[in-house]
Amino acid sequence: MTSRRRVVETTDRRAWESVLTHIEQQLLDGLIGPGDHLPPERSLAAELGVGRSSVREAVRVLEVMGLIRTQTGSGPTAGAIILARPQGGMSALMRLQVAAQGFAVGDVVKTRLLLETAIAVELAEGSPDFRDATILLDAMDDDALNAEEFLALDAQFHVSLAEATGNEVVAAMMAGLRSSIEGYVLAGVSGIADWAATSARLRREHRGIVQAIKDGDAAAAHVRIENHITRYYAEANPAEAAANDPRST
Amino acid sequence: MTSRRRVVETTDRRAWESVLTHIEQQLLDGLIGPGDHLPPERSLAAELGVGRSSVREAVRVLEVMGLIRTQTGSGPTAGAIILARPQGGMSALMRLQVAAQGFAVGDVVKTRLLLETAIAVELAEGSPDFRDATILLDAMDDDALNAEEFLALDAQFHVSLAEATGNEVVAAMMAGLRSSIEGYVLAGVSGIADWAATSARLRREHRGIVQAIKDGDAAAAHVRIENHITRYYAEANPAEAAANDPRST
DNA sequence: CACTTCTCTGCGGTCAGACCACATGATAGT
DNA sequence: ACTATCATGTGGTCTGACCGCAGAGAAGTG
Repeated sequence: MTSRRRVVETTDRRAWESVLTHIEQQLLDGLIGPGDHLPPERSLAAELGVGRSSVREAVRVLEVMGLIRTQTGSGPTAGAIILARPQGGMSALMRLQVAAQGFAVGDVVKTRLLLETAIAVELAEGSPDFRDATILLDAMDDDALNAEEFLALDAQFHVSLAEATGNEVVAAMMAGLRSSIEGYVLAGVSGIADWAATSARLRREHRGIVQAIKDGDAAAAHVRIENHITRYYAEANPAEAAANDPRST
Repeated sequence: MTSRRRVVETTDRRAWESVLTHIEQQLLDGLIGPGDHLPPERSLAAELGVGRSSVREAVRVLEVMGLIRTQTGSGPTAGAIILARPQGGMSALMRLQVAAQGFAVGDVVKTRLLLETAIAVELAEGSPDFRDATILLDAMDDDALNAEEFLALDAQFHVSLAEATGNEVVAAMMAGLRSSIEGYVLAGVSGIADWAATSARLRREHRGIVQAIKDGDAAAAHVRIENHITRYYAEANPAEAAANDPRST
């Protein structure tokens, strides 16, 4: 019986890889796309001549990568559906990489700085849509917010800047970078002596950044972003900021 | 009941999620780290009270994310080992996102441009190590190379620039961005009339970029990177370059 | 006829058990 | 002492089974 032969040597030594490759190819060929359902796991297994468990491993990868959403039950919303917008994949990847010490927190912060200043410069050269950012800035003016809530809005603000570029890749990266150091940011708050003063300063700086971009002053936007971020991290974590790169490379 | 409650709401509704969370927590707690082995799947399953298949789904995710390497057999090199350096995760993520049309190719190219110019500027402000880049540039001077080989070296060159920053996150992102559009780049070559002339120009531009960085001329480096990339994409894919942003947003 | 309730069915989620292939290390044979 | 063989542990995979869920359709009810 065992007709377990790979007719095509696609380097897919493992069954789940062939499933992943197959789905990727179907996507590239346009046979399936955002909004479509993946075939049921049992069908896919039968079709590809692999076990259902192998199919599940591939599906699981796609889910964590943020490509699909799975749901139990029946009906049009059930099953594995290809998502139209990326979500979570980058965050999950970066969070795990940071956890496994593959990415140093310092490098993540530096990358964020690099990306965000570039974003600010690009925005300053256009006429971006700041509606979301403005809403977030107004929300951050609420004095009833605690540090955690404030920082959540803060994170959204910075991501909204990335989104204002209209570039989903940049937005996803910013979201991923931010979420991967979320724990460190929150932990750093407790080390800040005068949170009220700090948050007030952050609010001012946010407005300043937006203003510089609106004015089309790329240089000012760049500098303000840089100061905004480096200043905060220095304040929230003086030790690491001084030690520069504490990686064990 | 050895459930680790973290500040984050874990909500692990599914078994494989709890496995992933458990491993992530062990990493964060420093109980395991780069170079260490994950427990055997069977042990992990027993320890966490889940089926081996659920453990495998989590392990598979970690593998595709580039956190671990698995190997069959026995001995010290067998099993699942936590990798010291990130590899592949970002590439896999971006390649799949592009395939699923979550990321538009145009956005990827723009992001690459954004990142790489920022990298060039940062490099120009320091005294980076260009040994790898130089080796690659010399290798590209070989006239016996075909387009595919040349572009492979080209890709490595650009990634080596990112690596020269000493920032692994940036390097991983560049590698991911690059690999996600690899297919498009290769496909574009066939549309280039005079490849010899184009490759000669690319070589010149590469040298020019490195020179600008060595001279500490950030502005020139920025401009040269921008021209280098936009010019090539315009040449390799006139249609899409003209259509600007073909996203389905 | 309109409405409610129940059952059927398909699908993801999970588990248990069984093999296979493989690489190592111990063991037996020369 | 050297070599061939086997035992062991590990990932990789398949099969078959069962659960819970949610929609769809049938059955019952007013």
